[in-house]
Amino acid sequence: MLSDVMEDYLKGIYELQREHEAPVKTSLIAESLDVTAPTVTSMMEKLAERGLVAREKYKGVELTDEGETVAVEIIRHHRLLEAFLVDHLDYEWTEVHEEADVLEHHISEEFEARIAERLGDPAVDPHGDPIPEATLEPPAADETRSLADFSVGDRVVVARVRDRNEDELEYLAEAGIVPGRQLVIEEKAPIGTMTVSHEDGRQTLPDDVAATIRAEPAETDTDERPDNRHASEP
Amino acid sequence: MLSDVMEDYLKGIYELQREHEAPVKTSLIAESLDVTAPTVTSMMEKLAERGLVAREKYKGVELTDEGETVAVEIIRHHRLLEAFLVDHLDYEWTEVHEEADVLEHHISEEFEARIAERLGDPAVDPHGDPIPEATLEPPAADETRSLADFSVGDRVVVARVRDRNEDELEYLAEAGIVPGRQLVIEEKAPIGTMTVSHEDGRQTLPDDVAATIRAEPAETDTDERPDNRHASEP
DNA sequence: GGCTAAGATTAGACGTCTCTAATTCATAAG
DNA sequence: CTTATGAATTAGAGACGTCTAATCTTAGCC
Repeated sequence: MLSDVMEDYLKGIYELQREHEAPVKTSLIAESLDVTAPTVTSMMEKLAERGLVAREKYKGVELTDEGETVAVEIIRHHRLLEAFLVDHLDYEWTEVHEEADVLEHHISEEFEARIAERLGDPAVDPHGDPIPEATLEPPAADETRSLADFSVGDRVVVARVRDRNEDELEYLAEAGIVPGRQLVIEEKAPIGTMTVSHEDGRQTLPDDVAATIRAEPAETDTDERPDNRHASEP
Repeated sequence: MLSDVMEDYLKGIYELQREHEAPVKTSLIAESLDVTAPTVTSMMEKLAERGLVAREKYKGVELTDEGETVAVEIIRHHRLLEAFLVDHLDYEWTEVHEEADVLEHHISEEFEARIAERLGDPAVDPHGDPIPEATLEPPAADETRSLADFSVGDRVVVARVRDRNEDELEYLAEAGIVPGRQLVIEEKAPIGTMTVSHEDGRQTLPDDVAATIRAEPAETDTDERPDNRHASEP
């Protein structure tokens, strides 16, 4: 049996592996889980002993297949819970992270199966993050790009809003920056902000917030706002 | 902040206080939580330090008002969860104890409030156990009596089925012994069993199982089975 | 090729919850 | 009123997850 804490480490390493290359370094894990480096080292020893991570001293760790499966399961729990809280218990999508962070470690397989069924096996959670399949196969690599990686004039569709700060999420929701929304990149300022617009207005975002928003190029001709003067595609 | 374990002790002591008189003894707690006596002693020291129990060495403990409030809150969580699992996630009433035992420690006030609202603030859970109010005032003393305390010929209505063993519960459910069911006490055998009947048949129960079933005298004239030959009341 | 700064690990400690073994206490029986 | 018995407590230990302080390794710079 794994403790909640171990599950949190595995989940954290999984997310870090998706953002950084191969061996995930101690310091990264420490920062992301808000613990000190020695704490991480000793936990990595335990996880390595259990075959959940492959570890090379002073280099970092990488999830084994088994460790990855655990991480994916926890993430499935988390995202199904978020969807359930929003769809069936009237939570706002901005306030579900905390509850899901706790419950993800404590629901049974049974509970997971029943909420998945009740939700109709959704593919994404309320933030636009993909929900792993029940088979726990690691989902395909993320095809989206951070908002910060697009250029002025690009027209994009918001895919995922990965900010985890409740106040910031509320502000973004208020400003209409939600999954599915079509945006145009209006400006990238050298003072650490960028400005985007949609049919109901424009919004200036600090770079760190913009980095949490992932989007895809808009492909449809059915523009949200056909007269948009910065459209870069037909 | 209290750990889950502490919450379990408080819940356990609360239940024991309802069944036994005043100071709850170490050995009882140890048995009910399946730990050793020294473990209980050291936990009681901690709970006493925090003002959750009043402790007299070598005598036992009693919940303080604060300790009782915590216990009642956990029990409210437990029973609301059971009701929610049955009503909204298609669980059987026989299989909800385990899931609720875990989740009761991990849901937020918010979650509690939302499932209570969704359920319409029910008064009892699927086993017939009363759900404490949101005010967390300790509920009134149990008015029901154990099935074992009735006499042959008595007609009763099942109020609560407190057995926590899933297989036994399934069997009882199968046999039609569920909250709300009207029963007649048919026989009390000296070999440790008693027999009850209802309109669909009769059932012999071992005394320990019968002791977990709590009932009230049937008061209505609208008999389930008017021709019942053992009826002791009109 | 050697030095140094950044980063990782080891050492040692603490709080939690649990155990077994040893001891102490309360009480019921004589 | 004394003692034996059963219950409770104390003593000491181990696993877990965390910390700070000290030490060691790696990698980059000159």
